[in-house]
Amino acid sequence: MDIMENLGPLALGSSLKRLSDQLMQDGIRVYRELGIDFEAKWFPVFYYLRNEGPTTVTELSRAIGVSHPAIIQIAREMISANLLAVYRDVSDKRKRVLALTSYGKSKAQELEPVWQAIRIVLQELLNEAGSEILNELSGLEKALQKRGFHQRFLDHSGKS
Amino acid sequence: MDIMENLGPLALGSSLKRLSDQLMQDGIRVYRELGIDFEAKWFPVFYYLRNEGPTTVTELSRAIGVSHPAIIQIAREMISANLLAVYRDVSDKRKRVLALTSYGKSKAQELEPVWQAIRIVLQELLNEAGSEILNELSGLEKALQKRGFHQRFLDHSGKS
DNA sequence: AGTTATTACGTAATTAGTTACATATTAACC
DNA sequence: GGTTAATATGTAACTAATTACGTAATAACT
Repeated sequence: MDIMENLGPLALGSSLKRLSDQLMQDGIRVYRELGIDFEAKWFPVFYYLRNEGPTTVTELSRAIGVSHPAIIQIAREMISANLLAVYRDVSDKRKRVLALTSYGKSKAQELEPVWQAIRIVLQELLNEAGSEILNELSGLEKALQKRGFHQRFLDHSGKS
Repeated sequence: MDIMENLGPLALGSSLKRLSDQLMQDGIRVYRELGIDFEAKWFPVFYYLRNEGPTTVTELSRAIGVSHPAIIQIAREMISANLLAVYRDVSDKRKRVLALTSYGKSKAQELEPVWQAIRIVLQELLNEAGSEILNELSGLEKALQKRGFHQRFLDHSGKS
């Protein structure tokens, strides 16, 4: 009977936000309770660098889909935690390249089994709720890319 | 080939966040371009009050799923915009009841067709991407409610 | 009725991001 | 080669939320 549960499509935004916030909290809790000195929000940067090697700020920003000041801030924290080092690109002095330190690489090994457990839990949740969710979410992103919300809105509100 | 697209289940969080941020931006843009003096983030409070009538801070917080300081802040803005009025509950002086002003109610009438257009666009997007998304997302929330992420994680990482 | 616990609200500090703007370097073009 | 445009980074101010904490009012218990 809760009115907020009967929003239909209008509930999409809230629903996405609640779930995403929830998962982030869960991530934070996992690292905290395992006593691992790692912040959930570092994950995308860390994971990308581990898999792709040294990368510039802008390239990380583009790949991960957050603003470059966000990357700078996360990088600053990870540098304090000794996970990351920075150097200037020799051939283009504008660029600052971020790379895992050797300590960062060992941290990656420590984290791998945790990620694996998280993967399994998420997969279990996805199976329980409908295993097509990932595909459908990515379909949603693609649909938005093909014709953005704004364009669709105009098409529908414009007098035919 | 983008590494961030091949995270599998680990992509769930990022994917949810990107989409939710995107939709919020789209909402903001719609109101702005239509020249309507209304903020997208007011929607849940506004919509709830319009449908359910006067409601206390805590009840709104619970219904919408956001902290009570967030409600207070949003309410403050909506009061400045003349959409909301507050009064103390007579039988329980701790409670502050929020209610739409008559201007707020007329604003609701102005907004209804906009919401209708948004509903249609979202429904179209959902159909394009897999019309079960809403059900599956709510299934995901239910699954998490039934047995939280943390409990599931322990079950999987605990030595059998 | 008096003590204790709970609930409701408010404020302050913090968090995690954003946009807007400034500067340095490089690329493009004539 | 000099001027103009574009790119990469950095900083500042802002935004929208959170958690932590404090106080007033009510409820529960004896």
